[in-house]
Amino acid sequence: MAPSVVERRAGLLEAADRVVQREGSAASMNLIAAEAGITKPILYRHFGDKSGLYRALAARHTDELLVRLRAALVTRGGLAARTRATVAAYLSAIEENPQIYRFLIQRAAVEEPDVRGEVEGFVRRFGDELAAGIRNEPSLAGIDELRATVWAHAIAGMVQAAGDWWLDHPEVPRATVVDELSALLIEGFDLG
Amino acid sequence: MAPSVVERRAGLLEAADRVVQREGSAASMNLIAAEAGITKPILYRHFGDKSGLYRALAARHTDELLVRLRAALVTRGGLAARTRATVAAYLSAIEENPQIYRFLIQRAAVEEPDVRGEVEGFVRRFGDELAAGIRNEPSLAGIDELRATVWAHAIAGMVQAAGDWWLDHPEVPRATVVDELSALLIEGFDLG
DNA sequence: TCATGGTGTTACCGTCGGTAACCTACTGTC
DNA sequence: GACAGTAGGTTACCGACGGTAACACCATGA
Repeated sequence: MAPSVVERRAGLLEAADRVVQREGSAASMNLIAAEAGITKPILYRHFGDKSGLYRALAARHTDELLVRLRAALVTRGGLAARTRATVAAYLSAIEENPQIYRFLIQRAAVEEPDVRGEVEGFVRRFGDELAAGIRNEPSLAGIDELRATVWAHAIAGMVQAAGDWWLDHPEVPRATVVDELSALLIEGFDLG
Repeated sequence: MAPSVVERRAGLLEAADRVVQREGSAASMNLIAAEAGITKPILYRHFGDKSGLYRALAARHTDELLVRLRAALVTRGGLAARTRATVAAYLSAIEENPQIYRFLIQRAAVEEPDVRGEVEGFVRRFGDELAAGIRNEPSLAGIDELRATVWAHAIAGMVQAAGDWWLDHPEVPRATVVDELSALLIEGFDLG
């Protein structure tokens, strides 16, 4: 039986995924088409242009990561537990698949200026999600709206950068990074 | 009198700078060469390849920014004052020239995998500088080495991401962002 | 006068993203 | 059963890119 258009699309995205993981930023439309066993124009019929394909690919992984982060954000056990769980969820995700993670970061940065704003980058969406989490945080009830927003994007960038550094220092245990980041977030650095 | 090779190089970099500021990521070798009043092969003789030119260009601005950050890191008046000064220095720099700042971020992300490690990205260098600042911080004397490193890269990413968000929300005063980031860094978010 | 070396150019290569034109089946209809 | 229409596919091309080889100019110094 012939696959539906949505199944087809999913298959193409999986092929693109394999190429991105294998080739990194050298993943070209030709390579992806070959991996899927077809030729270029079909890709363009499905995704419009390269940016469209990359967006669809990024949305997949971003959505999946956001699901995990949302779950961590409502962990029981108080603010400290939720903080640790969220940081740990992020680090686990990038540890499982660094290549995809690098792809997401790169896509966010390389997007054309005129598309900026329409399509939100990866870290920005992470920040939005955190902002919602902070506003819903019981122990932070009544927090200033702007403060929550700035903090959220700050924390998103902080976890991302620390995670990026950590990927290049695998000798450091994940738990240590989680500990240090959580401590900084919760207590600040004025206490040592 | 004929310009020396280093003067020549500087002139080429200035031309490249203008093109990057004007064209953003569409700055091609042909455009840059035209802006400098010469043709492509000369650029290649001076910088090897496009990545080399971009690296030279990035190093220029990164170095300049690091000078300002280093100065802020030794501001008198205690830890809080130094924190505010450093954050403010970063935000001022990206506000003065968002196009160049975006170029630096993008370069860091898009660098080929096999070059990673050899050439440090922009945020990573910022993190290294912060790490040194934290280790030299009197009020944090005796801080654990690993903790200082993780915190430094975390703070670098935090300021970068918040700054990036701020560039898209110019209605928020810089002082507000500085306040919120400094508060989060110094006291953490457990106090409101 | 002639070799030499730096500075510059033109003209090309392979590859990329993207598209127009065509080709090939399968469908329903008279 | 011949035939139009259409979904799904391919080949062959376009302009632009990064990068390079080959050649031209022009000062110098023996």
